[in-house]
Amino acid sequence: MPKTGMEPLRRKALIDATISAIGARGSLDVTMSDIAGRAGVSSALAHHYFGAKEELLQATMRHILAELGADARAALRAAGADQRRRVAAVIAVNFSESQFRPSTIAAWLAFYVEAQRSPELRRLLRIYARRLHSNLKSALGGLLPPCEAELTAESIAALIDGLYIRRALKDGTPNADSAVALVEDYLATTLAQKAR
Amino acid sequence: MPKTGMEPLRRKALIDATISAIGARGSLDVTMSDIAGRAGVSSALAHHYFGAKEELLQATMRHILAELGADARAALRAAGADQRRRVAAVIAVNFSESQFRPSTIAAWLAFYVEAQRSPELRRLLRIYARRLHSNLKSALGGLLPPCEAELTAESIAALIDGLYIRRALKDGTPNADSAVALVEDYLATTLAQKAR
DNA sequence: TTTGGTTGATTGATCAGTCAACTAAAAATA
DNA sequence: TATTTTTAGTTGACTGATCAATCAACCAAA
Repeated sequence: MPKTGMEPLRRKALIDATISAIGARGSLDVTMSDIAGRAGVSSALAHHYFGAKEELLQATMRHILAELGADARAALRAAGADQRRRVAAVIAVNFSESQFRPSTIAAWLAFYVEAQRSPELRRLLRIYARRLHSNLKSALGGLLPPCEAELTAESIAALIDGLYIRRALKDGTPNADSAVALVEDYLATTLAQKAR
Repeated sequence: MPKTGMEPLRRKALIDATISAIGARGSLDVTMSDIAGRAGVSSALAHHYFGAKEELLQATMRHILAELGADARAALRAAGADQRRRVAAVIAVNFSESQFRPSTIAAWLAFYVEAQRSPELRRLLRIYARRLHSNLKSALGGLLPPCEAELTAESIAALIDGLYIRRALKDGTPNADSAVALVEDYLATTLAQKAR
């Protein structure tokens, strides 16, 4: 274990441990000791690097958001210029292997609740919501008239959030394929009915 | 204040106070003292009537579920035999004045999170999910082929949950009308496209 | 010998749950 | 009717456990 430049390693390990702890408990009601223990360090060290628990939680949310953003950009790049494929890419990213796993789903849900109390978390979640909406609307813009694109983007976003929350209620490994299929079916129906 | 038969009054007051406290905090992280204070009694009395905090929370969830169930039955009765109107009724109930208010929305969200830890709360939420699904599928059965009815029922249920979670993120009074309009638009599109 | 990394021990606050005691209404008894 | 007894309702004070946050000290590399 190198003694130099431990800070980024520890921060990353603590953030991963936070997601893992939230996943295990199913809520943000996790202790600093639990998190630190999962990262293999003492709780004092977690405080040393993050100051307060609240900041660690915010950093964790930021990390999840950043990963989702990076995945989305990569997927959009891979989808090219075809608008229909771009919509599919935006949808698929939210149910990809790296996002749609139990601990991440639990974290999303828990952060939604915590956002009621923490303005900073609410701000972060709003950024996510705006980005998702903007990605969807921009891709749908080429397929539907503006007003329909707006409504459809909102519907897809609500569907995604709804599938997350419902999946959290089920046991076992979440089935991403059926979730994607459901959203895709909605999209296909809407396009068939409303496409210009 | 009568000394006789206080128990049902106190239980009701404490359950109402629990919803109010959850609404104010935005999560289940409320103290027995806070709840009891809102009900105008001491925390010891809350323990006297409910034993443990967990039981009070369960009773509160049961109360919300019972109210929603009663509203749904009434709405279905009022809708009569017309299947299309029955679907609309099931949707509308979830966004009715008595259900779609900030404190109730916060409570739903918080209970979803807590359900990860509490088997009893998970059981209750599953009952709600099954009932909603069953109501939707039964009403849709007359309008769509069985397979489509199943998928559409799941989509509408996910849409409703998604709209709840998204509304929790916004400030101010939730706008039920636009939420209903969004679900109704989805339904109209689906029926137009897939109706037998 | 400085500096970054690390921890055990401690503190102070919070909170669920308990308990003994008090009140007043109702029921039983004289 | 008048008195005692029981019972339901209620609380303030307390306990024990938990946990975020702090701090003085320690270690090892540079």
